[in-house]
Amino acid sequence: MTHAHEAAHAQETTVRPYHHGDLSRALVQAGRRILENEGPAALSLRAVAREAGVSPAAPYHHFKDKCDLLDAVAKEGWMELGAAVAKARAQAPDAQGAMTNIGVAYVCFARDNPALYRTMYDGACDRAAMPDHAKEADSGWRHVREALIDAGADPDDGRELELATIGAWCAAHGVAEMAGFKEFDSLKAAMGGEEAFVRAVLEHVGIYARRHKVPPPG
Amino acid sequence: MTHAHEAAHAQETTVRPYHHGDLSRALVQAGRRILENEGPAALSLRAVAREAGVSPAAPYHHFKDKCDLLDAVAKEGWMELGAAVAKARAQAPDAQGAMTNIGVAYVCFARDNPALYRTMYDGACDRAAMPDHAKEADSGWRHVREALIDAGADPDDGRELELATIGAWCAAHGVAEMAGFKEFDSLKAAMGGEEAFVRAVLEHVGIYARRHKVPPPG
DNA sequence: GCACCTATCTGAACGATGTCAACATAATCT
DNA sequence: AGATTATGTTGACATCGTTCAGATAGGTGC
Repeated sequence: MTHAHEAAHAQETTVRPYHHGDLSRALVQAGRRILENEGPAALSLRAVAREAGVSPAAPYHHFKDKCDLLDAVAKEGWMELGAAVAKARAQAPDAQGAMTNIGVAYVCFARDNPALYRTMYDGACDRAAMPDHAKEADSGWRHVREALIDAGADPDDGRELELATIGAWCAAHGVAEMAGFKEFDSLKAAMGGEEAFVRAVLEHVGIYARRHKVPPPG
Repeated sequence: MTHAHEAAHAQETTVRPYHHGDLSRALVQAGRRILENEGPAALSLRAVAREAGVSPAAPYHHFKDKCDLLDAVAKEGWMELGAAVAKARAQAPDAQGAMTNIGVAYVCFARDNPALYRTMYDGACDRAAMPDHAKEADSGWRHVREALIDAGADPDDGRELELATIGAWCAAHGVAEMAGFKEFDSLKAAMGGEEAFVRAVLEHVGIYARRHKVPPPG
């Protein structure tokens, strides 16, 4: 019989033939849609396949595991995070402001893509390692390191630089995961919005805005 | 002989009576065992019931959900975290050292109970709120706030104090989740152990150890 | 045109899971 | 004692991740 498929979930343009054409991509996109619309708990392999209009076994020709699919989704997230950080750094007026700008951009990315962000870190925590692309050329990590140098860190003291980078990254990650907590709602409102709140918290972390002001005399 | 009160905790030799005696507690303990021994992925309600020696449906008389059980497990974790923080603060030689001590204790707790710690935060993130007991009298949160005051923070500036507390907590959380990454192994080794590494990272976060040292003259 | 190969997709299955309803047993209260 | 409540068990259902045998297409060489 000819393929009388009705393509109930046709997502863009074409009626899908027996062979999808670009299933890997479609699966990753479906994964992201489910992640953001229904949360991480709803992200099953079968649901992704359903959303892509394909049988439950089809994904296994493109991903080894559910975990493998999740990794692909997470990779997209890391890429976009890196881009957001790069943009924030580029737009900073001066070297000092770059660090805070980066931190705010980082947290905003996490707040805008909460489920994606959690997936990104779940994968990292599971294998107790940063994703490979986190250390690549245009990664957020690199930008933080370079921004620290721009802000006056000694580029020759490798250990010091790495410790500072780790500290900044950890602080941003912590803020990213906690900034959404209800307990801070009133404080956020009192400060005129979430971004102001995030900026203030980050500025309390020395790495982001060194407060070198001399203690009040007396 | 129908009564076996003192045999309530025996679980291998004697045949367990029809009624367990203290199933809620046993289930939570079983959950923690599985969590630490086999990781979060292995923590199913059925596995917990199996470990406690009861049928898969028994837990539902004590917990509404799987989530509800997880919450009980997490609560134990938050209690112990609070105790660890309190102890670290009490043992600090001075007010300045207390903050770093607290941070190190926090991270060490997370490193010693990784699966438990993740469960604790998963629950918090899912409901976008800190656990109720995090704000109670002897909680870690309170201790951080008070340690900040001891270290010189203005106790009358509520907003400033809260921002600083949040910053410190976020940084500790970030370090707690990232300190185990393989990428830092060589650095940890070069610094003489994980605790030294953690201490150094935290000290790069200004809140923990204000580096008020005057910039080198010249 | 052909046969063949490989990649891709389907269908049906298996074991495991969260959860529920119906029933069994024990502890407790009158 | 009997009734009630608390706590177990059994059995079922839908869903999940995963595998495997077979169907279907796109591409080769002839």
